[in-house]
Amino acid sequence: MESKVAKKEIDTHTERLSVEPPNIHTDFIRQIIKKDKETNRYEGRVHTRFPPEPNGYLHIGHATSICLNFGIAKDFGGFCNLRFDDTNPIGETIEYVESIKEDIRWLGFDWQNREFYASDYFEQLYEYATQLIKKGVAYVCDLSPEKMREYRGTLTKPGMNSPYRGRSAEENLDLFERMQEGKFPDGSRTLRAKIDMASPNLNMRDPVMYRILRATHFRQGNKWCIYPMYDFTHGQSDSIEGVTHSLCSQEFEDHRPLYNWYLNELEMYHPQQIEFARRNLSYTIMSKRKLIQLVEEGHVSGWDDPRMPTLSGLRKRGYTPEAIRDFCGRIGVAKSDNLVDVAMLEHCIRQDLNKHALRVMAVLRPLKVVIDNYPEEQTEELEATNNPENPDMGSRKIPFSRELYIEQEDFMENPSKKYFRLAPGREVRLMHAYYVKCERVIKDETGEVLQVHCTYDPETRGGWSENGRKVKGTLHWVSANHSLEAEVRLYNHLFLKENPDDVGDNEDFKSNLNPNSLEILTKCQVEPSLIDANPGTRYQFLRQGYFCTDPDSSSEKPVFNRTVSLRDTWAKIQKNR
RNA sequence: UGGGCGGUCGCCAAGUGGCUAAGGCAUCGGCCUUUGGAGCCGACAUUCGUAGGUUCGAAUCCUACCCGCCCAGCCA
Repeated sequence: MESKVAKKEIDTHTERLSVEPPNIHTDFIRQIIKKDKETNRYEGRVHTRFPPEPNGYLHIGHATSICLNFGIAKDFGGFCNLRFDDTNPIGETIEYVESIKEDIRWLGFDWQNREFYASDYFEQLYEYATQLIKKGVAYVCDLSPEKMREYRGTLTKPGMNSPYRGRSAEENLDLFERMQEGKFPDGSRTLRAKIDMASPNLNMRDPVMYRILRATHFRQGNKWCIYPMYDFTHGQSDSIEGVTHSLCSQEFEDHRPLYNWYLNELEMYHPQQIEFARRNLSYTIMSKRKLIQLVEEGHVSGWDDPRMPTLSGLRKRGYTPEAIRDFCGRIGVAKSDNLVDVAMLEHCIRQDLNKHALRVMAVLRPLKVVIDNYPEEQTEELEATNNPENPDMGSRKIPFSRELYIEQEDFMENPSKKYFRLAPGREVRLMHAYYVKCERVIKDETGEVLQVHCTYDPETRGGWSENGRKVKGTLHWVSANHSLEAEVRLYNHLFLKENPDDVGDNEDFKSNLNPNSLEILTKCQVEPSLIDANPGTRYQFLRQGYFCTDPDSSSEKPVFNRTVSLRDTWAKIQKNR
């Protein structure tokens, strides 16, 4: 009896486990946080933050961090702040702030009222700096940038103490105040932490806390002419906001001792910094510096060019937030160097769109087909399912008539046996319509096929044959007199190499740009239902791929972006031959 | 040559001394199909950077070595 009850519990437990999403595996950060929560560290609170610098657009790499930080907050019943790390006014703008907010919201995350700016803490940070001066662990240094570099030493040689290291607290306080008042020229002095010029960690060799910089800050205007450095800002900002786990990328691992040092010297509440590896995606770049270069030099149309790995680019390309979140979950979080195959991302969007995208017919490279035995003036309306994966999406009517367009590559004059499409004497199905058989071909003097003549079998209306006769191929098509001319933009990888930074001497990543990353087709013929396509609407063009309406689209001239092609085993067979 | 971090299948990635080293992507077969799509089924690491050692037992512990990434901004 007892065992029966026990067994039931076990079964229930197993069942519950089995329905958990497969891709919610526990990464090392969640493991740490789980433990912290169990041991009641930080009173069991979990509080993260996403801290972008508003000097560029968010990209797919940032998405990992966003999903991690907001995802952890959600998983552990905590909070995630949005904090702009705006300590360097050069290059930071309100436009970037707006784009970042839009992208995070689009990705599906909400920071509620917790929108913060490091610059809001400038006053407080200044106060912290004076505390450290009074404590004798910070000093004003008059070394020029060049001299400071010399004094810093090298990777293998320790640095030397600055000659200004021994100034009294009073003198430092006075100097720092005058720095703040604008009494000294840009770059003439810095405030430095007095730590250890012989430290093997270069970040600890008396790092700069404040620099003199006369630049207009997008939120503070000209209020300040000194700005705090990242290291002197980030930890304290985390501390002020009550962040528990400060997650950042691995290049900050060397900065952690400094993060800890400031918090300890200031005797402040102390969050924990944890580092993880950035994500690299094949055939693209993530470096903000390089992305901005592509934009400024006109290699792409802007930050939101559909070839860019930016969230705005992916959005314009037709990617869904769901697919991107799925992708971030699948690639996980770890610490090893990586180059994630872009096929993984493409898989995610195909999977999402397969379930949700409307199927429509569009002929990208039209070839005229005339059905000789179909009445000249006749048009009929045929029923087409909107998504066979999802019958709830219903169906629509599509016009059929004597003259049609099919895809050029769906006809071949001398095909191999493996070719299932139209060829002289062969019968195929026109999707949702009829079986048609190719009777003859009209060519121009160069031998190029201009038109194909077929006969149809009236008994196969809808695409079924009464006698159970099978056809190998099913083609998409549009009615020539009803279709709309459209522009379709086909996108390919922006770079030719998996790792665009793999270059020879005297070359940079731009020498790996793919000259064929964008192909524009202007003479496409799409079914009439697409006349009202709103920008951003996603479709599956049957047998071709997933497409979405571009903002440039109008009912005069519909424009579609290819998000990703369908998997194409036929192309693969041909390639392998 | 200093410090930090990493190395598990082509790519990501579980694994935290004990059943046959998860899973996903990719790839390759087969089935099915009104999308050569989707779906379904199957194959895919005798071995965890290398070499030693500890142990009844090692991807997991120890030692040495090799390889990769990051750090010498008054960037973040």
